[in-house]
Amino acid sequence: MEKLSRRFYARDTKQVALDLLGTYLVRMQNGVRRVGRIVEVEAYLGPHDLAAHSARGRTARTEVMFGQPGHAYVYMIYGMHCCFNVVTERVGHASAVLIRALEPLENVTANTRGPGLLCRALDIDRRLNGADLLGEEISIFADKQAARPMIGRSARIGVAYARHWAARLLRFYVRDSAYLSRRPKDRTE
DNA sequence: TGCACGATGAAC
DNA sequence: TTCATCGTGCAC
Repeated sequence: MEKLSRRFYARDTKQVALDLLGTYLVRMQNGVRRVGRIVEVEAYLGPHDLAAHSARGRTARTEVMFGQPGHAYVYMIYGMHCCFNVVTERVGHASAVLIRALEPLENVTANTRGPGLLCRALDIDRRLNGADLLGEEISIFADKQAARPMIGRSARIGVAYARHWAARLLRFYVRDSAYLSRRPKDRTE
């Protein structure tokens, strides 16, 4: 197991999203380690992507998206749930990958099928906004020996307002996982 | 300062 | 299908 490097995150967002499938999200808190395998993600490509928060420009909320890759972008949605993203590409590019579902592996008992639920299960909230994923509190590890998962793709969830960007197949998931946050009719190509 | 609206989840 | 519930961004 190897912690993902800055270089891993500083690449094409779609590629980072695909490569994150099957990796391990590790949350350290009070000496307790919680681990989940990432099985579902969405790519948000930058300010030109009308579904991305950065499409509204640089604001207090999206500041982290415009910063260095390999950092956590955590925001609150619908006034009650947090969503966890990893910042990708170069500084100023403002792209990120939303982590949508995990397979619970270690010290995780709550439901992790959905972006809000996985944050609750791993106690991820806005205190972690801006946290460095190369640090201790929250990080992601890859097992280089592991087989590449079979990947499915679909349109992203809840972005109908984003005009032609809503149809882009930028949601990726491990096809045979039992821990996906269902919803749209999945296409597999 | 006010207001419309979500990268959701759970209940009905 | 509906609703709970509030931070954000933008209009005024």
